[in-house]
Amino acid sequence: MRKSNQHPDIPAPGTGKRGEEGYLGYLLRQAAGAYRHRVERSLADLGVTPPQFATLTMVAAYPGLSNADIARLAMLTPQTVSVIVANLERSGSLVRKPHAIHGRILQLELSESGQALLKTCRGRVHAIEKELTEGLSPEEERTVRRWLVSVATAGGADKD
Amino acid sequence: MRKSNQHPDIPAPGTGKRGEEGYLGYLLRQAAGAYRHRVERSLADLGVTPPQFATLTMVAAYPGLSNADIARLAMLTPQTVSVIVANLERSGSLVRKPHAIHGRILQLELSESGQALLKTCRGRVHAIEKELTEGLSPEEERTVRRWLVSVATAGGADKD
DNA sequence: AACAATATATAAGAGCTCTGATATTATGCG
DNA sequence: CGCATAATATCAGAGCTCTTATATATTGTT
Repeated sequence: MRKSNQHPDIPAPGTGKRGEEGYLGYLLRQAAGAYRHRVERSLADLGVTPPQFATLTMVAAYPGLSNADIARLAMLTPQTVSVIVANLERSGSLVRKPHAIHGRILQLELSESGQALLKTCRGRVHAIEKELTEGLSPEEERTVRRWLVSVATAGGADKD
Repeated sequence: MRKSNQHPDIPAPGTGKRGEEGYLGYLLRQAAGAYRHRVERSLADLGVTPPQFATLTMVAAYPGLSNADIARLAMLTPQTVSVIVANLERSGSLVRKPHAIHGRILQLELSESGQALLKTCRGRVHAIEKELTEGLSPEEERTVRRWLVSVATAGGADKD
């Protein structure tokens, strides 16, 4: 079977409703999915997922964060963060220590291996990040950044 | 506990690394997540998820699509689509019929209830879609659309 | 006709994300 | 002090998405 038994009339990616004429929400979902795919593959051999990378980055920037802190930062639910952190703790990249004052809070820190791992991940992700700005003028990049932030913070931005 | 036991120094959303100065990839992930949240909540009482809405929309546009067709359209794996379609079939919104010629292919169609459901979903999602363009000039919207498409189609765009 | 290659569908296992519910701890107020 | 409120953490269940693997069907080549 040389060719796929593809339905007639379906548009190629980047054309019609799949292109610049489509719904912005659809295009946003498509772009985010494609970007996630690329980061996923670039980190796959390290056993690190994009959410794990984001979590490692946050803990590195603010050591002592709690699960709840990360949930607020990442705009995720505490339950979701709990899963990610549990996997990172199991793999030995994160350590959890009880808070000195508040008995219930568990503070996060990167282990040594976690720090080394994050460093490796960073190099790869930064390379992909660069590609995102290719073909954009500084003026256009400002427009895109402003739009992304406005979408992220619209509608009350959940909590915080 | 009036206030959260929040870590000191964490930036507010929309500021610092969480704002226009942050990584584009981070901003993209944040924006897509926020948009998904809004659509999710707006469709929650109908028992429809964003991927289900996207699938219903595609089948409505091109009746007779197969699972594999949808996977190509949505840039997802056939396994992923299989889950979504199975849930839509179980809820009675989609019907699968064997292909007239190719015995293995199952073609999809919307049921009557599926058509009615899609109509309801559309109204709600279109309202959210409108908010996405607020504050954007036509020129800026063109820039954003072009960028989203370029991100979605970069790097070989998986297959197709 | 037989075989190889491709396409479709599906199952199993993992991670991410949500909602809902529960337990524990800390804070604020009467 | 004691109780209501709120914050943190966690469990259970659902859906989405991936990778890997398997079974079936179609097509092209020998």
